Amino acid sequence: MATMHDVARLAQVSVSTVSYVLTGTRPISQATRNKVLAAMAQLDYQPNAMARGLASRRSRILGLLMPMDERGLGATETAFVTGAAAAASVAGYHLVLSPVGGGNPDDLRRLASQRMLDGVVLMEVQLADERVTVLQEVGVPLVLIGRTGDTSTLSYVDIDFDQTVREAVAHLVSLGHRQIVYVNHSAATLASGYGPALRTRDAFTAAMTGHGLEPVMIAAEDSAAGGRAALAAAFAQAPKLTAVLAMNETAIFGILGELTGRGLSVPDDVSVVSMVTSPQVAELATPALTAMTSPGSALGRIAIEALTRHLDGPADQRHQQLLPCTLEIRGSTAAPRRPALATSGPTPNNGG
Amino acid sequence: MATMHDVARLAQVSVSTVSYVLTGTRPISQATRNKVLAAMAQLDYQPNAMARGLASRRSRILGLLMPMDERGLGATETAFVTGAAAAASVAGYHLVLSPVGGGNPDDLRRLASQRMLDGVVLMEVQLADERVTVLQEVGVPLVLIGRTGDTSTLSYVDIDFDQTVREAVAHLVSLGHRQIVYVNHSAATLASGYGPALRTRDAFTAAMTGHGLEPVMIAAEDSAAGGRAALAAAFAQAPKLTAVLAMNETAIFGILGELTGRGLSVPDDVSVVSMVTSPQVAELATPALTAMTSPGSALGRIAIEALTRHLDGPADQRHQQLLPCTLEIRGSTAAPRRPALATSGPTPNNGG
DNA sequence: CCGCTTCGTCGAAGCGCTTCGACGAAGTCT
DNA sequence: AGACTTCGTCGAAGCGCTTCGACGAAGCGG
Repeated sequence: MATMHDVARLAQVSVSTVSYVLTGTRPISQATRNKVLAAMAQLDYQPNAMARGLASRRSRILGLLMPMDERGLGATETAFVTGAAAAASVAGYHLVLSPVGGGNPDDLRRLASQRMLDGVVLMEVQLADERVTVLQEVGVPLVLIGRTGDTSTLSYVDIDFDQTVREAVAHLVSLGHRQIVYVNHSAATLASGYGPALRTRDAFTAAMTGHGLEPVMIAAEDSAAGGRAALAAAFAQAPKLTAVLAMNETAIFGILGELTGRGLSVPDDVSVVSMVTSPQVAELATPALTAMTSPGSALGRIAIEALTRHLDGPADQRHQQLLPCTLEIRGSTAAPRRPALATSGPTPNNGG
Repeated sequence: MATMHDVARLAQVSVSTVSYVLTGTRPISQATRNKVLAAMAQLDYQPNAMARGLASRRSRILGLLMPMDERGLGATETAFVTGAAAAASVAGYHLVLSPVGGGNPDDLRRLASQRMLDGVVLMEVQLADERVTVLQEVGVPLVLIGRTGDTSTLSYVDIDFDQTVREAVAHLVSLGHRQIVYVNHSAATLASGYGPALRTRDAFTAAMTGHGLEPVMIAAEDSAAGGRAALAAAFAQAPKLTAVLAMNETAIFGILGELTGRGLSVPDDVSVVSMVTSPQVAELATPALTAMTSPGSALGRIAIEALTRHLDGPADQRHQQLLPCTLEIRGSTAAPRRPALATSGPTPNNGG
């Protein structure tokens, strides 16, 4: 392993000159620069990351803290990660993912106070999130994906659930649906303060009320069985429902299964829209699901950009931004068989 | 941020003594140790990871290099990651995931030569994998998940595809199936030298031949449409097939959809077994899929243990180990409607 | 042509830690 | 009892880099 010293000797300059060539923090003549670069190439020199980090007090490593549970990561999350990694690379940082279990905030505190990470992006933030507190105490620059309850002081990037739900509902209403049921995450998830579940619940109520319709929400366990149960509950509460809106990638397969089991066809008898869903998952179902696709890659990019701007720039302003999901019409939505008393809306169509 | 110096001064000992308390590399009297520990607690001292790393020339960070593509990570992969992270933590290491795109081996070389990672676990290894070469050149201790073509010199942990396929085939044969089709990954994947696809192909041929049956394999694109096409191809090649074995978590949903589309019921008309599949995905389908569940968490743990043993122990022996998937019978397998001429086998049953 | 800034380079002082050699005190053989 | 180890501690020398202050050499306005 060649060191900077070796490069300096070979190029017949001082170590500091080599350092300036590497970092560009002071002007270096073109001739000297070339000599140094040649020496580096000849020795196959790679700077030692830890020495740089120690001396400069910045590791140029960003951490992405993601809870890894048994559910796996959807395409949305991986798009997020790749978007973030690409943005970090552009800004001259490395991105590493740390699979912190939700379990142990002490682990997190230790990791963060060891000064190995210049900044942190926190995924799957709860409305009241202990991890946020820990990280703030330690003083690590922080960007959240999702929001805590009190959004005032922190930087975050999140999905615009309000607009996403509004758009999904508008799509169904414009097709002629009037009895729309929203299948949310489980009651336990809601109770634990999971922001997306809470915010979509409120947005759904608002959107339906805005159309003069009655909002019906069902909480479903995150499993196929949960989806089946939820559909049964939905029919119990709204026997004449013609459309299901769901934000539960797992339960939705149970919903589809149960629909088929009841002899109902999608989309002719019941339309289905899946929210915050990746195209890959949407294509898994037959028919492919009309879905609100999450802006995964953009979320990741923007989060990292906000973080690096904070780290490199002098002003430590915060960045708060919402991005809506986009409607992608596939085969699971159509006009209801017997359109309810049409109040408004364009011609129903078969959404290709 | 308190430093070791501060701790030493407060405890009225030398810095080296504090270091020995921290690392346990030399004996320290109980009295001194207590003084030091008290000082650390009082100052809320956390050692600086980069200083330790620079001085000791070991970062105590292990990298898990995982390709992140648009397909997302299944529960198998996340189980792998959590198993690995837990094992690393036990051994006193941090595990970070690096989302290296398959794209750029130079990025990888840079990352690895910066001495930030004490060792590396490489996922999704190809039979001829450029990344392996790069990492070996750089001299980073390495454990593979999967195997290269030449398995002689490297440490690896992999699924025992041979036994897994044998067991899956045995299950179907014992139910009375004789016409079994194997749906593999795509032809392109096979051509690219993806080990699991190649090995299961050979294992399937061997297993079927061993039972005196004819092996039929179909390559399917990793998509629902690919699955549908594969099923059509399967029926073209083996019109009387009664069972499908698949190793393609995405295509399998297309297979199921197409089966339903043809008016065939699972498991009464056709049995389906999904290989290297997590319980979560298996439960998504209706009926839930009989599957060969991959030993994700154990794979991760064993890989990390092999790596840390190599790093901490003196002998640098290599570790090569295969783990089979375990059969979990759910609702997608049963005796065929008209069992073929029974050659052997226990009583067909309905697999709970 | 003198004082002044800017350019390009050097040497040295750390960054916060580990680790080596040394050394007095104590224990252990024989 | 003398010769060795072992124990418990210290001081100092780095690990490989960044960064600060310094300084000769140009460039330049007056």
